Amino acid sequence: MRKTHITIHDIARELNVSASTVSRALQDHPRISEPTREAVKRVAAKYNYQPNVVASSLRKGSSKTVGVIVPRINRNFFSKVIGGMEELLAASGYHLMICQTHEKLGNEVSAIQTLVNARVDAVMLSISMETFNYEHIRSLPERGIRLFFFDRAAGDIQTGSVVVDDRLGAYLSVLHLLEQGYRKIMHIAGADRINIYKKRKQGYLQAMHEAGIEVPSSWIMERNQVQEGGESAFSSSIKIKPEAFFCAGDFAALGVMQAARKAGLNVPRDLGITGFANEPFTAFIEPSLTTVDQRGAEMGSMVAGMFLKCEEEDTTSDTCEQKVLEPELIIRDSSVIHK
Amino acid sequence: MRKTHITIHDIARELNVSASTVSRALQDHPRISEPTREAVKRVAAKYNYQPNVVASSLRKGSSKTVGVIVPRINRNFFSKVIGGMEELLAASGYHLMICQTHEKLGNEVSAIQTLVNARVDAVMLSISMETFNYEHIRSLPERGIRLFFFDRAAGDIQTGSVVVDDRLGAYLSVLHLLEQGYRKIMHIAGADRINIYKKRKQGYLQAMHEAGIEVPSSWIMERNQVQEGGESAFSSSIKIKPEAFFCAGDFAALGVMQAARKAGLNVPRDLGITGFANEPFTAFIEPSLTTVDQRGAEMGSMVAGMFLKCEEEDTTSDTCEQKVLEPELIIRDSSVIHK
DNA sequence: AAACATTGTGCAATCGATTGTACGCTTTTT
DNA sequence: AAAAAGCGTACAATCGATTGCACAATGTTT
Repeated sequence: MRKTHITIHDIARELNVSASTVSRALQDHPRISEPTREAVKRVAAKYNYQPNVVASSLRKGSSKTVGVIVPRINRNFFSKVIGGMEELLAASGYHLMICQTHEKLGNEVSAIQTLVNARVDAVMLSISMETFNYEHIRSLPERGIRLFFFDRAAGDIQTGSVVVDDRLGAYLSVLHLLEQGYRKIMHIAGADRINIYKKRKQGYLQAMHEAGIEVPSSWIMERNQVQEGGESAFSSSIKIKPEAFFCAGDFAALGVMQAARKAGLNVPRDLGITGFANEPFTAFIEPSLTTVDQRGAEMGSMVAGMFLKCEEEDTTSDTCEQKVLEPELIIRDSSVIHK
Repeated sequence: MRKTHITIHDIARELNVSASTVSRALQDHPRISEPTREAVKRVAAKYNYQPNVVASSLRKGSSKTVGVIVPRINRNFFSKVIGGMEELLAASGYHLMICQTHEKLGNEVSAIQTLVNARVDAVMLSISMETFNYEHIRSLPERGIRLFFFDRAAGDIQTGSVVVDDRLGAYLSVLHLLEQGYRKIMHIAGADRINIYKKRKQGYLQAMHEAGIEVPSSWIMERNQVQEGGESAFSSSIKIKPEAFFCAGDFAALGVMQAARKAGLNVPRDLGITGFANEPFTAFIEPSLTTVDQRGAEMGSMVAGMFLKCEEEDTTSDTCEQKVLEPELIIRDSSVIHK
């Protein structure tokens, strides 16, 4: 195994110059003469020379790599965010190293370790649902690695972040249901200790409150945001006879929809449903699902932009802003009563 | 910026030993005495020492990193493959560097360059649809970087690969339609120059042929495998009055389904439909879509396993097998006529 | 014509971890 | 008691690119 890569020394030998001259020539250093520069570039091209970034990272202390940690890459939202980051960063010569936590704290800790070991220039992090201790995260800025949060931030760490206004998204969604004439609107919430779900619940409560509707605690059902969660919530709600459901996630909304149809209800006539996240399937199901888009691609490019600005101005990430994006309500058939 | 990471030299200084002793102690080298080893580990833990893999990669010529190049990570299939790879590789201490081509040859070339620069130990590649020249790919084994294909292989490059038997998947799917009593089965094909689509068409033709059905060329319509492709194919097929569609992709199948329902047809009674890829939405739509699962997670772990075996036995990737996985037909409502 | 500035290149140290070799000390062997 | 073997550690080179500094050769200024 192990055939050899060609190095600046190989080029230097062929041209009878020193390796430093080759290095400078390739960087268009002004003190290298035109003929030398050209000769070096010609030989480099001839052998298809590729600089060893491992070596240059070591020397320069910067790896031109950014680590990204997400719960899972196959969530539409996260892959959109990654796409948005990649677009900007690749254009500036950075690579992405992507790690998944699968919502496990242990994986998050080891992902951070991996990225520290790789001496990434920054870490973009969306914390796992299990993360309530932030020591491993704090170690990043302490080691001079810039840290940015996206979508899910650790509240008490001061650093650049871009999140979506979950409360507003929920508020808009419930407002829309109210405008459609639904009154008895129930909420399938996520775990309350998770910030995003807490915010969505707040938005729901605010909208209901402003509409002058009293929300008994039985209208709020905490469930895993998966299909089964929605189904179970629907069946335990039957005696209350809800008019609509605002679900904290699209999969739970899907579960409600399927259970409701099985129970012979017509969506949206008998039951309005809205979800959250704008998963692709929401556009395809029948009826299509009203949901909230979290603008993943923009989020990704904003975070990337923050990092690039830091890099340019040589500032740390704790001086960066904490941006809040406005989510977009996508109104589809599951919540609109046609006359 | 740039606070300093702690190094083996820092540990060495604190203990008045040499850096080499620290390095060996951390690796449990047998020639280091028990007390020294313990002292070193204690100090390393005290400062939460993290080895600089950049430095050790440079020295060892191996970066413990594997590059993965996929068309796009947000395709369910590819994220499953990546998940499967990650599981095995992470357990053996490897990291993934993920690049997307968005089906563009130019992106593929630069992704390979990036990974070469990063001196990854291997590249796992699923070639883009634009890739018909393989020079950039050949450069990998030439530089001593192991190369593996998954799902989409460049036929004339001899190296380890795992692909799914597309012909068989198509064959099974069409066989199923035939068993359900559909006879006039049309095929919405992908671009013929793409191997996977060609294979799917072959499987279709084989099944039809074996059933003794003559397939006029008008029954095969080449379309982009997106929703609009399916819609357009459906509308241009109306005069032929097809009984079923075997689509080379799930999105095209979705398009057919929506167009058919708009035209007042009942799926599956008036029109049977099957897709390919087992995208998640296929389970949720109404009626649920019969499709072919490509066993992404297994594919990922098989490729990863091949690499790990090479690494262990210190062999090159061109000695590895070319494995073919059997796809699984997932029968759902869109193709089953209930009596 | 002497002093000075400019240009083009090479030398050597550096980044941090790894590893072959050497060396001093202790223990065992003959 | 001398020689051999074993143990524990240090030294120094190495991986490949980068960069401050030195220095020779040439050009410019007074």
